[in-house]
Amino acid sequence: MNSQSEEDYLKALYHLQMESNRVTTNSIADCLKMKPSSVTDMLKKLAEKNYVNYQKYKGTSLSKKGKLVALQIIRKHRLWETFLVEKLDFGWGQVHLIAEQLEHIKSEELIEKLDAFLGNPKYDPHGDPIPNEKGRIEKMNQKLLIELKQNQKGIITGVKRGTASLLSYLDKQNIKLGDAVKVLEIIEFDGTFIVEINKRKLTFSEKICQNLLLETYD
Amino acid sequence: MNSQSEEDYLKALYHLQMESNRVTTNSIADCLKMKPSSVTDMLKKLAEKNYVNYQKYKGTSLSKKGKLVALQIIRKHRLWETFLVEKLDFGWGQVHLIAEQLEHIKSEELIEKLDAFLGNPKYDPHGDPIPNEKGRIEKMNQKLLIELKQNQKGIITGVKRGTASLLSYLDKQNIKLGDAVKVLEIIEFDGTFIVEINKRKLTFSEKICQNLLLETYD
DNA sequence: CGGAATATTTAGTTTAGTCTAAAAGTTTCA
DNA sequence: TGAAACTTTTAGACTAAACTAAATATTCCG
Repeated sequence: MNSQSEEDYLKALYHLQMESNRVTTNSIADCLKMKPSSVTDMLKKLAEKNYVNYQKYKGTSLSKKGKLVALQIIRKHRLWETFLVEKLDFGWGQVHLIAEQLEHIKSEELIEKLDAFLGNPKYDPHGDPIPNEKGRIEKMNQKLLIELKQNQKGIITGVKRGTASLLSYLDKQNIKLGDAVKVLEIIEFDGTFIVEINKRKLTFSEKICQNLLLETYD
Repeated sequence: MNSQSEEDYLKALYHLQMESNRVTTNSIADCLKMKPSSVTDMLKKLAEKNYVNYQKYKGTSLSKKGKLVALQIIRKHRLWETFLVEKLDFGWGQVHLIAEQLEHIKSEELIEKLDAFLGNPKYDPHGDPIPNEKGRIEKMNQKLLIELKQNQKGIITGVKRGTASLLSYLDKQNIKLGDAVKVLEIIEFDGTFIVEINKRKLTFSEKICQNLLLETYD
């Protein structure tokens, strides 16, 4: 069993690895708001446990084992965020700190049941994909609504970062993640989209279309 | 903000105080599976923070402040247990360890939203009352079904400790906590009860009646 | 190239929460 | 009442995970 602190390091490593190919001690320290010397200590410990490949002064990368643990934490984080937004009616911006706590709860069964309760969502409310139990992230085919053409279809998966208010707007319109969307018509003059969702005809401004994420299958 | 460990001590203190009027260092150590010397250390710290009244060799009691914190932990514990059983379909026996982790999550808003999501339950699945935000426990009028007379009514609040299988039986019958029960008839010969729940007529054996908890208002 | 700036590690300290062993206090009962 | 048994506290040690300050490696650039 890993400590909360170890889990935080592995998760940070995963995210940093996505962004740049060399992950430095300093970048980890920044990300976790710790001093580089503390990071060095922990990296040695994680290397000892075979979670990371660590070479003095050269940088660090996750081992296969470490990556799997990181993805499982991320899975938990994103499922809990989905729960908070979808079921408890939290706003997009409020859930991160709470999910950072919930992601460390230890129980395989809990997370599988939560997943089922939420209907096995593939994306969290920010549109980030939710890894499966084995750490696999389904390759996503995610687009902004504005990229779709007339008659194309998609499933709402989230909104772009920083657009919390769009989520609450959708909520007010009774539109949820997972709802199917079909583009009926695009008004050339102002870029307005006329779409069908749940058999209802709705009008979305260009700005909305620039921020609404869909999964498409073409 | 209190540490997880402090919260565990306060909660243990509360439960022990319910059972006997002098709470000793050893009883706390037993309850938390720690050594008495560790308990002494923590009691000094909690006394320093005015959570407990501690007198060397004489025993310990919760202060008003400490009791409030303890009740808030218990509130969280019981709400999470209710969530796990009612929404995630866990069995009665599986939820305690998970709730012990969840009870330490820090967020007032989370717990208020969870409470609302669960429909502001008054009792957890074991029939234990759930304190409100201010730590008040509503005085309960709880009885076993077998204690009721013909035509009396009650609301299902839980089952007696150690009868996990009854909960799953109820579940299979589509009977939930909060459902209203009316005693239609009691068969003298074998103690069977005929009751009405959700407009359905059902037959409960004597054994079921001995283990089913109801809130009554008479 | 070589020194300055930057990055990283080492060494030693701190804190919270546990432990063991020993000392001190309290209770019991012959 | 007083010695044995039990309870509780004290004293000192340990661990995980942080820190600071100093030492060492690496990188950058004139």
